[in-house]
Amino acid sequence: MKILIVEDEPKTGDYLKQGLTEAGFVTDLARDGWDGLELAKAGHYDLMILDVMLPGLDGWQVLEGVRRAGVDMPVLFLTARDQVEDRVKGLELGADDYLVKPFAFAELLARVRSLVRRGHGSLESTVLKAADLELDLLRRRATRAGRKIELTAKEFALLELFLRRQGEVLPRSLIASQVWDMNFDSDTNVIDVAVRRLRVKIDEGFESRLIHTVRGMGYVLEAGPEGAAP
Amino acid sequence: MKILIVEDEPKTGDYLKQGLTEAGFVTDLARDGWDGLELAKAGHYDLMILDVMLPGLDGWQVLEGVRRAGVDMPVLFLTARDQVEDRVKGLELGADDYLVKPFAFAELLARVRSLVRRGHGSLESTVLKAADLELDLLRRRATRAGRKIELTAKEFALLELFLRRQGEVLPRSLIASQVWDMNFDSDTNVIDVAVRRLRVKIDEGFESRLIHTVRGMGYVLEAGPEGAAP
DNA sequence: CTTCGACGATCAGGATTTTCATATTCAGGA
DNA sequence: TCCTGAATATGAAAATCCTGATCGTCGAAG
Repeated sequence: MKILIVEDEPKTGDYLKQGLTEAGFVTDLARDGWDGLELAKAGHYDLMILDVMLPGLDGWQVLEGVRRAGVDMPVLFLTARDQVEDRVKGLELGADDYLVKPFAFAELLARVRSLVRRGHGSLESTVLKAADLELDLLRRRATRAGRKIELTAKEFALLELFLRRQGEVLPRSLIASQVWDMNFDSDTNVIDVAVRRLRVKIDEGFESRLIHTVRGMGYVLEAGPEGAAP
Repeated sequence: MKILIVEDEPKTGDYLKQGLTEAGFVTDLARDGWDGLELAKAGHYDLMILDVMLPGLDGWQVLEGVRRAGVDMPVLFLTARDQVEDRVKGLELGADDYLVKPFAFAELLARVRSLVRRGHGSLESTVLKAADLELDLLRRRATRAGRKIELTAKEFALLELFLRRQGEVLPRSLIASQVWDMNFDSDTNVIDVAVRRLRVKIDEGFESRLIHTVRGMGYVLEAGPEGAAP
C-alpha cells in the first residue's frame, strides 16, 4: 500500500511519514504542491494525504491538477482549525475525507485504513440521525428539531457512539472503552455524569426523550418508545 | 503467543479477552482463582494476567501456587486503585509488572507485549532519577531532595518522558506526539504552559534547575550544567 | 552598542472534565 | 402493601487543562 504525503512543514511531514511507515505503509513525501502533483501523476498511489496550506500551489489546486490528469485515488485532506467551511469545499472538490489539525495519530490511521480499504468515492455517511436529532460528523455539529446544539469533545464522542449503535443497550464498560479508552471497574461514575450532561443538551426541553436508562444494563438511544403502551 | 487471563468480573474479563484476541494473541479466561491455577499448571502459557481481587483464592495465592508447581512464566498483576502498597507486595512476590485499574487498553497492550518479548524477571527499573529528583513509576510518586511532589496526569507523563530521555533535546513536536498523541502545527502553546507548570513544581525553590530551554529546538532535562564555566 | 524581530515565559480567564455528596427511583422480598 | 438495598440521577465544588494576550529576553543585523 503506497501513500503519498504532501506537506511542507518538515515536522509534520516527518511525523506522518514515520508513523505511517511503522504502521506498514510505503510512503513518499513531497515538500510542496508542485512536487506533490508530479509524484501523484507519476507513481500510482493508493492514497494521497494532502495539506491544504502549501506554499506555491495549495491543496485544492493540487487536487484539481491531479484529477485533470485523470489520476484516480482517494484523497485525505489536512486542514487547520478555523477553516471549517473550507473542509466542506474540499469535499465538494472531490476529497474523500478530511482531518483537522491538530489530530491524534490514531485518528489519522483509522481514516487512512478506512480509505485504503474502501477506495474513494464511498465516504461513509457523515450525518448520523435519530428522530429529529442530527449529528454532522464533518462539521462537528449537532442539531435537534432544527435547533443547534453545542457539544464538547467528550459529549460529541459519546453521542456519536450512541447514534452508531442506535437501539442497542450499551453497557457502561463498552462506553468506557470506546469513549475513554479505559477499562473501568466501576469505581467512578464519570459515565453517568457524562450521560446526564448529554441528556440535558439533547433531551431536555424536547418532545421525546432519546436516551433511556436500562437498569442494571446500561443506556440506549432509541427514537420510538419500545414497549409503547398508551 | 498464549495468554492466560484470570479475572472474575465478567465485563473486565471479556474486555481483556476480546482486546487481546484482536491484537493477535491466543487467550484463555479463568473466572476464579482455582480454575486459573489449574489452567496455569496444565497448559503452558507465555504470560498470565492476574486480577488481585478474586473470590476464593486471591491473586497472590494463585501466584504462589503456580510458582510452587514450578511453572515459570511472566505475570502481570491487575490491582484496584487504593491498593497501592499491595502492588509492591505483588512485585516482591514475583510478579513481573502491574497495572492499576482503570487503565487504558493501549497501556495494557504495551506492557503485555513487553513482557512476552522480554520474558519475566527483567522488569525495567521502576524508579527514574536525575540528580536529586526521583520518579517512582510504581507508586506514581515524585520527590525532589526528599520532598514529595504532587503531579497531575499530564505532568507525570511529561516528566516521565523527560527522564527517560535525559540529556536529549526534545523538540515540541516530539513532546506533543508522546504526551498528547497529537500532531501539532504549532498554533498553540499547550506544551510551553505544561512545561512551565512542571518547572514550578520540580525546579522552583530548589538549588539547581533541571529543565532547560534550548532556543529554537525544544527542552532538555539535564542534571549538570553542560557548558560549565565557573 | 543599539534596535528589531522572533521566540519563549508568564498570567489570568474559561471551558471542560472529574470527584464527591446527596437525593431519588426501582425491583424484589417480607 | 410496605421496606430495603442497590442502582441511578442530580447538583455543585474541585481539579485539570487549554486559550489567548501580553510581556520579556535573546540573538543577529546594522
